[in-house]
Amino acid sequence: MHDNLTERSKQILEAIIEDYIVTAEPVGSRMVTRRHGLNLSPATVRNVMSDLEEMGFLASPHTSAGRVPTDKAYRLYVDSLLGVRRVAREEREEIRRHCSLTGKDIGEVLKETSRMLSSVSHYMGIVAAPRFAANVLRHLEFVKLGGQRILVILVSQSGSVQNKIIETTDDFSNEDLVRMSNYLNELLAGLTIAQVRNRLLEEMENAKTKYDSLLSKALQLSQQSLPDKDSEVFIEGRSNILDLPEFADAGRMKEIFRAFEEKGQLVGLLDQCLGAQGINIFIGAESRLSQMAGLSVITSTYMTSRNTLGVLGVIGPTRMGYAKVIPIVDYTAKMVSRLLEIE
Amino acid sequence: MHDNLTERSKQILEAIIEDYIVTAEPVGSRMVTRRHGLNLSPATVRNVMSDLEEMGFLASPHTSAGRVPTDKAYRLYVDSLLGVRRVAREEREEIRRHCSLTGKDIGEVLKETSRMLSSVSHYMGIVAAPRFAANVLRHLEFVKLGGQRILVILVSQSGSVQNKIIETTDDFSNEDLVRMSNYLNELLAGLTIAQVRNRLLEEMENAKTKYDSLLSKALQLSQQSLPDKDSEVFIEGRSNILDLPEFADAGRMKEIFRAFEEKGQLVGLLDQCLGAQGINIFIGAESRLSQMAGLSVITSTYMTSRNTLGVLGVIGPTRMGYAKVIPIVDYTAKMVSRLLEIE
DNA sequence: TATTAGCACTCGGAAATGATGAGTGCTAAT
DNA sequence: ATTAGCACTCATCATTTCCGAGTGCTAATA
Repeated sequence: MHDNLTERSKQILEAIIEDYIVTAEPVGSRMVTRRHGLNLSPATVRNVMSDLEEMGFLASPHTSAGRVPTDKAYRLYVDSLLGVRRVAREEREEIRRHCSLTGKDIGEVLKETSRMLSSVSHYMGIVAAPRFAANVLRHLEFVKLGGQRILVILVSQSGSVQNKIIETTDDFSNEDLVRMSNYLNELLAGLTIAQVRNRLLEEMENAKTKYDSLLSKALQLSQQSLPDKDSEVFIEGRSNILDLPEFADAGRMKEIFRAFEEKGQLVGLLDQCLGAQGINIFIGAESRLSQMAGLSVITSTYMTSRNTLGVLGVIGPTRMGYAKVIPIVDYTAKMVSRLLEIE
Repeated sequence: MHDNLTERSKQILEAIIEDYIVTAEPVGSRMVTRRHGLNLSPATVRNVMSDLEEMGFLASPHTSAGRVPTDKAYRLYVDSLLGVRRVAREEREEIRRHCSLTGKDIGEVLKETSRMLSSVSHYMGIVAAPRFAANVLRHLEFVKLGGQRILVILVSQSGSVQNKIIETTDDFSNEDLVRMSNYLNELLAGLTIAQVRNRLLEEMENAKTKYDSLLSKALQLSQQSLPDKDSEVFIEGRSNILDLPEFADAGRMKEIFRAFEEKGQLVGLLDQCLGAQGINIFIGAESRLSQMAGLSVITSTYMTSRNTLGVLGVIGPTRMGYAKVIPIVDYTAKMVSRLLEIE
């Protein structure tokens, strides 16, 4: 099907897409001939456009407006029409500038990254924190809060931290807690959180037979402490999309905001991206989420040499500046990876 | 000035305000007579309304629309017209239902509370986390991350946790770190973070003379670890205000969202509320923030017996259902206080 | 055969027009 | 002090008109 496209029709399609990306208005045959150096008359272009519509690359909002690229057209555009471009110097600098760890916890770094993505792309930045369960446990700590409440602190290899308050029936002394955490740190060293889960179950079997009550309690405690929610998503720069003409009307705006209020929906989408390493692009309806109509997502995974960690990217309208944004996302993912690598 | 208000004009003003709160439309003399059991003709009401406008309680959007309450009117309304009402049973239950600590860290509890506030009030919920600096330090811990990076974990009395990654030039062993944190926990026990700051400076003087290099380094390290950003604000339920007719037009909507994207602005406002314990109400322009035009904030402080901790509340349009929301905020603050008290 | 010029037609959007009705202020009567 | 009556104002909505950008088709052209 694609093969049917002559060189000329590709050029025209590309011109239309790029025009539409900047104007957000349906583009007519006239504009195509004028703004791009094609030596063709509007009439010819019209014929070609008519063919392109037939093939499903263009759509007309109504009889006498220009034409608008479909999702299929954008797909073709990013897949084959779009040349690889480098990140502009200034953008590269802005990205670099935002990449510094010191004095912030991981959460802040990621949020900051999300904000940075939104500011250089002018769309929304999105960063999904490392999946905690897939991470290697580095450290575990109990802090007595008073009453029967204990604060558990879990630190993963990558430096992210999860806290959890658990209530116990027993009254542990500070020394008990230190001994317990020492024991557990020993026991669980080097395992991923997921593995920890299994290991604990095994050990609880053993402990039962050994009648060592403190240890057995320690095991129970730590079992409770395993985090259940383990994905955190930072979406920043929502207000950027408020300026886009396609969301100018209040109704559309509401939908979008409501959609992103519940981040849960997005997590599924991002999980898919985690699987496929590297750049990943969802255009409009391609993601099965109805709320994403009219929106595209460009993501890339960030990781250490050890294992994949998380996903970051940009959400914008389908007519987003792919040529500019793709390199940005790519470069940012690399920077963040490097940032977390040094350890 | 207020004294000039006869009983009747108060009744009429109250009627207008309450009408406007539900309809969001300018209310005319006609409506006032019809919907409320006043035995007066529209003409009479018109005269009264004219007086009220003179006094600054009402404003007319244009010549022949009804009239709209001013900020001053709302102020009078909440101060003296509004009777104290209890929280409805179902609301009380909904609030209770959301109040449970187990298995969540403090941050989650507060975010959840914010969400709950938004859902029972139908406006935006806002919760400011305890000011970390004013909190008593309970526990401090260093975790070695590899390279020269160290993760510092600070736990406050109230159970909130702050993490920070710091880089050092020295290479500490795990034992070093344990010894250092033991020493510091001893030294800083029972101090507020603010006090810790001072104490550290003093000790660094002493340590210098004693030439104990490890301790001196410990002090330096912990000095770096003191959190700088220490206020976190959770705003939930943004999409609730999308339904309000006064924000129906896209322009207004943009403003609001942009305003709340940067939470920094709000922090100042909430700090003021921290000072005055108990319920606090800002109506429209009363808060000096221009972005707050058309918005009111109802807050209350939550606290333990020890000291004030934070602020929570609801942001809505100036024509918000004060009679309903004020008790909700009040009750929630009390519940959260109790929740954190048990320790 | 591929391209182009010409022309009739379509349709959204902006501006102009007019009717409707809720609301006001004023005056005179109660 | 209150009210009925009346002329007047102005936002809102529906209707109309006009304009222009754009299309599809056909016939002429290279």
